[in-house]
Amino acid sequence: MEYDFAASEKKWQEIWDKERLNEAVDFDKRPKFYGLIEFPYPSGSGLHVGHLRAFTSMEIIARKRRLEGYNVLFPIGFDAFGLPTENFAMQTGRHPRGVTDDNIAVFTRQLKAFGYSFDYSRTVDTTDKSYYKWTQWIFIRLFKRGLAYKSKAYVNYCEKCKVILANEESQGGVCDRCGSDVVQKEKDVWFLKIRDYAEKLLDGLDEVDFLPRIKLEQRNWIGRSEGAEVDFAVKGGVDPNAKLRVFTTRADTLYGVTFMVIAPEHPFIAENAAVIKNTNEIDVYRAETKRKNEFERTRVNKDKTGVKLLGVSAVNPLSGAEIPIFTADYVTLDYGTGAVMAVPAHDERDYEFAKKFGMPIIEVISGGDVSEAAYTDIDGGVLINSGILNGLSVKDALKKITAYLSENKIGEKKINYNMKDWAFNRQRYWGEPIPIIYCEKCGAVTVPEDELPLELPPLESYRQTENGESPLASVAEFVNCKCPQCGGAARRETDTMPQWAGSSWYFLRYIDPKNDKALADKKKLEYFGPVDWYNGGMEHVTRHLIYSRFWNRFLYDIGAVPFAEPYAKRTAQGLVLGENGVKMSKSLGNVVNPDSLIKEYGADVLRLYIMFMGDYESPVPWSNSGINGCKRFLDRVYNLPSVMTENDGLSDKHAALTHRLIKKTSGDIEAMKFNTAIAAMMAYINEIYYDNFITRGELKTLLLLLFPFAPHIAEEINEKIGGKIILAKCAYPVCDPSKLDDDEMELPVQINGRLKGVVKVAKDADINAVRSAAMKDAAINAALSNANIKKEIYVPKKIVNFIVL
RNA sequence: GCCGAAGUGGUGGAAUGGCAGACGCGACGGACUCAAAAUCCGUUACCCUUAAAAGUGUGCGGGUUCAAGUCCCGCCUUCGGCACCA
Repeated sequence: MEYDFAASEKKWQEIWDKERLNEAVDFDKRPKFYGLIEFPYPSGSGLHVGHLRAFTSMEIIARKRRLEGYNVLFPIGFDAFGLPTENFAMQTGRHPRGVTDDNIAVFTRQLKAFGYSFDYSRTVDTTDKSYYKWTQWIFIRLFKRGLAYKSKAYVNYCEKCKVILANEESQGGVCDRCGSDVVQKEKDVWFLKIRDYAEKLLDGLDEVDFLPRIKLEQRNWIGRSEGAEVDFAVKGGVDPNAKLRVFTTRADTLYGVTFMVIAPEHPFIAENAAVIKNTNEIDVYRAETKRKNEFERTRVNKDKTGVKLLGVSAVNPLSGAEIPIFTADYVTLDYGTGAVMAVPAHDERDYEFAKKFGMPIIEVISGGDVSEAAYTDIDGGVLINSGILNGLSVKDALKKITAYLSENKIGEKKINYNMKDWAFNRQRYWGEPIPIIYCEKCGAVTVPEDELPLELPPLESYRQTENGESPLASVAEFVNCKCPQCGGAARRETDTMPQWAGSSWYFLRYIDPKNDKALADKKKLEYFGPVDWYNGGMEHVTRHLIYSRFWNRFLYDIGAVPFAEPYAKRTAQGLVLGENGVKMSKSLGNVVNPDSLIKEYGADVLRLYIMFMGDYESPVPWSNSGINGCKRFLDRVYNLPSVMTENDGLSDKHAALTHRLIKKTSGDIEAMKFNTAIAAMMAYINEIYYDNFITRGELKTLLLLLFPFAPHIAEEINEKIGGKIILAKCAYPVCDPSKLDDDEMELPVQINGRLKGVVKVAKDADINAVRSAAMKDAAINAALSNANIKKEIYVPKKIVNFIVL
């Protein structure tokens, strides 16, 4: 009989739902397991097959954990603030609230159709005021701790989206959202001091089980470098005691400094305008720099440009040599001190600059040929021309000079990070209002916590104002308010938070989604937290994943959360590409629609196929024809009852086969090798079909192994064979290691390392038994009988190799 | 430029140093059918062959080992991340 997947899937979804099997229980005695997937942005186009790949993996793990006896928290929610919804609202004249609700409804319907075992009773929506109340609360706490500050700054700006972008949102110099070039614009910017957490974010990586490439990417992004700051006295400056401070990782090369370079924005230039003789020339250069965006400016291999400051110079604190000061755009104000000591002999950039501007090159480390290129190897040479450092290795010189600098108060040890503070405000409507009030007298004051949430007011237009302010700026009732401190007239901040705010703590809210006294109850956080296993995309490693670790560590520091690291384990899936092997996108017309696929094949086939397509962590092209293989497999499983025998245990013939299958499937799921787990089940039923029988016990075991992947059909077959308990309430099969091997096995036989045949021997046969078995094989006998066996290499259960002359 | 991952049949991909190509797709042959679809059975790396038996094969060149897709050295290519970070 044909399997009616549509009816069956609906039926079982209703049964699981009614029995509330997917809901996590607070403070339950079973061990807890918190499995998390990245909650989706509910876009108008519905689920993408990329979502399916990301969700199905954790779905399989969550279902397996329930069978294993865990109290599983596997929640779902929606990260719903953001530009696409706002743009859609603008185009259609609808309110983003309604658009968001519609999209969430579509997503929910699709997710349920796939039979995902999410705990829908804990669904969160970042745009719900009962949720963003706490997002605002966290901002206020950050502000009160001095971790949120406002300043004028040059920031990444997308002219198309008309919005500030964080560094994490403008990687490669293009806008994350629309792909257009990012420009530098001076704006009022709210920053979160994520840089203050750089060290904690690095240290935390040692405690967690993240994929190595994830840790590596985060470490690179944070970009820690150890070095020293060194003061250079200034000659001819306005202030005779003024010093220019540089950051360097190579203080050992101090004697090789032949000039200094400061960033074009460095305040030193303005402070000394009165004594610098070529201010005009410098102003022109600075104006040019400003026009360039960050990407152009910092592009490697770009020709070095710069201008020498006439009338001032610096003094090498060690050698006393007087050296010129340049300004050049290869030095930026936002890293280190915005000033660099140039050592052309041992730094490629300085070398290039020195060559172009005819500056002297002093070799201070032997081992290279500085007439040809900068010598930058730190393991090679020995210090020369370096006064007190002569004769030392680079490492020893670094140690000695660092100590010397602090003893003589001309410098100190210093650690720098590439990671910039997080630009946190957006001139947009559809985001959390920043709960800050500006008072003439009191300055920036936070909205009182008992007035939260600070709600988004209804709006007639979602367009920004003429001068690029947030749409909220045009709502007088919202803007004008009283200062909570002095009661005087004041105005509200009109910018909203970035898309990443709500997602930075949502995993905490799932634990206690309806709490109106706290972001989540401490006892519940202790019970369920931290997340045991978090799966998501590599694209979030230097965005969401670092932001949320930062917020969690902050909340830990203020005592709101009882664990420092939010995620014990993090894995990542590969992209799903279009059939043509390139990224799926609407414009390329290679997007796969889950709705039509589920109608044609049903949820189980799709769930299975999406996991079978290829290695989970690698990108894989979609293929419609490949789906049939999974459909055939499930059809074959569905027909197994026709060859079932009434034996509740395992047959002698299939015992080892079945235990091997349990081990393989279970282990592969834990290692996220879903493709081989499925392949093993396919191979198993191929054997079963060959033997043309399966016992009830064997079939039941197979169904339980299949259940996390294809739960509906597994339940249906279990019912068909008279299973009295639904699979969702059964226990996961356990492998008995003593039953993994058959008594006899096929042993490959090599002669001189070449395969000559396969012989059947007892699994614990000794070499004599193996040799005599091998001699019975005609081909092997022919090769061995007249030869002189020099050596026998026998690895039991693996291989035997006869070395002959 | 630096860091990381990966290169295996027509194709997606399997292989704790131990039978390379599991499992699937596709293709080919057969059964069933008036026919087709579906299903079932078989074949399917290359080369030489009627066949058997050899031989060659995991990006390229070396090496270690009884045995290398896997380990080591040197290259090439692709993908991902970072990038004038001082």
